[in-house]
Amino acid sequence: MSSSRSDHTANRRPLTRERILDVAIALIEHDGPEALSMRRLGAALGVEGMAIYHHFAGREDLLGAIAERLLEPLDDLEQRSDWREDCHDFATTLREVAVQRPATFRLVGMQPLGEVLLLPVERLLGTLVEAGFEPVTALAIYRATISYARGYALAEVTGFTVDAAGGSGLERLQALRPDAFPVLAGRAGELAELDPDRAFRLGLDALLRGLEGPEGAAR
Amino acid sequence: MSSSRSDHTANRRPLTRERILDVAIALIEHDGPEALSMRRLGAALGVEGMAIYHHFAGREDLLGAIAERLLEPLDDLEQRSDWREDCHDFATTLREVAVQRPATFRLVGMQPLGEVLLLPVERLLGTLVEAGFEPVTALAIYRATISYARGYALAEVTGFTVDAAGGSGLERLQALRPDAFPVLAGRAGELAELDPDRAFRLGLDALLRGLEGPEGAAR
DNA sequence: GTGTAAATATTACGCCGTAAACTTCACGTT
DNA sequence: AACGTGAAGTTTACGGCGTAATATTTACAC
Repeated sequence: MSSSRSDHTANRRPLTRERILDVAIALIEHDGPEALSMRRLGAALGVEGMAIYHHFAGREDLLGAIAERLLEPLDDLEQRSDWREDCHDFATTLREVAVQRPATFRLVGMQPLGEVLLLPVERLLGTLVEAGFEPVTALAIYRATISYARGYALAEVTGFTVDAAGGSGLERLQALRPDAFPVLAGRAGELAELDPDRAFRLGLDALLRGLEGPEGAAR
Repeated sequence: MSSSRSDHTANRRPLTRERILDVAIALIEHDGPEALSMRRLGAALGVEGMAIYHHFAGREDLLGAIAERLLEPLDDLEQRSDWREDCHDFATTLREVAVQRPATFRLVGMQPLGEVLLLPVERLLGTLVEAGFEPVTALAIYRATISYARGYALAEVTGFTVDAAGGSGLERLQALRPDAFPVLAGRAGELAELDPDRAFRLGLDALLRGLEGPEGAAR
């Protein structure tokens, strides 16, 4: 009897916030964002769903922690010499995170960044203020940068209107009446060749180029 | 007896896709995005939840139709003389829709635009191609515009890290250790004065200014 | 060993989306 | 006027959800 009992006790690594988060992210990426339920996550951990509540206050708390974990790379950004480069790195890293874990980003990508990772925000604002921007202007630039990056990443992980991956999306467009949709339907093939990396950089570069520098040009 | 029976039959306006959508949006704005369930929507319509299935195939279909309804103003955009102005109008209208119905936008704002409103997309692409852009470049410019606008709008309706509305958000920031967060905590008061309208325009103008025009400058 | 606190399991409740079967009603045909 | 028909709404039912409350097990200090 002792051998059968050990099934759900011994030889089972104990639950940890970290392990829960890793398994949760793996589960989401494997089965989709809607597959994350307390019970199914518990099952993936070899445990009953309620056991998770000893490590997280509830589903909301769990989602917040998942977001935190996912966005950790933003904590490791190094300061560069130019504020535009810092904005560029911030935006690019945010999108990379999304592309690497698209299902997870779909699930948690709308949470306010400030409730999840305040430090990277503070650092970027600090860079901008040091570069000579008024704090209020620095905040506006930060918002513009993160809005573009997150908006692009969300669109990418939920599926572009015209998806470079082609597949059913392209066929759906080509099935439209070409007289009503001369570009979307008539040029669908060309459109599908747009590289998502290139498009992201094009918009980001335009945004940063278009932003005016601080008034007192020197430090 | 005929009088009591009439309660759930006569004198009750019949269900319509249109009426369901209007009541759904009102319900969402009044009670929050998580309040939209088939049963509660039915109750708000004076009907059992299952009745809705005679007008929509299911929850997904309903959400799609809500998005369509919400984004209808994008259909009414007039063509302007300059492609930058068209992009500007598109982005601004998208954000206005979000600001006017923030809870609804939170619920449906991540759906791919092309599955909901293809016409405005086609028109904007058409404008850009007419202005001399290659279709592929037109698509990149469209993506950049909508990514920024939607990303900004989503951030706005889910709550900025630093919220101009002040309230608990500002207090939360001021409670941070000012040595660790010199800008976010130390300048929280100044930051809270950033007008969301102004910040949106600042980023949008920068983005459009930074985009290069079509190679052959003339038509 | 035994007591104690933490981790996990069990049970239960109300809400969710929706499939299926049933009832009611409006209306065109005869 | 009677009736068939199809659409609209209701009722019932099922499995899954988040989580509160309670019970059980485990690991460890003494």
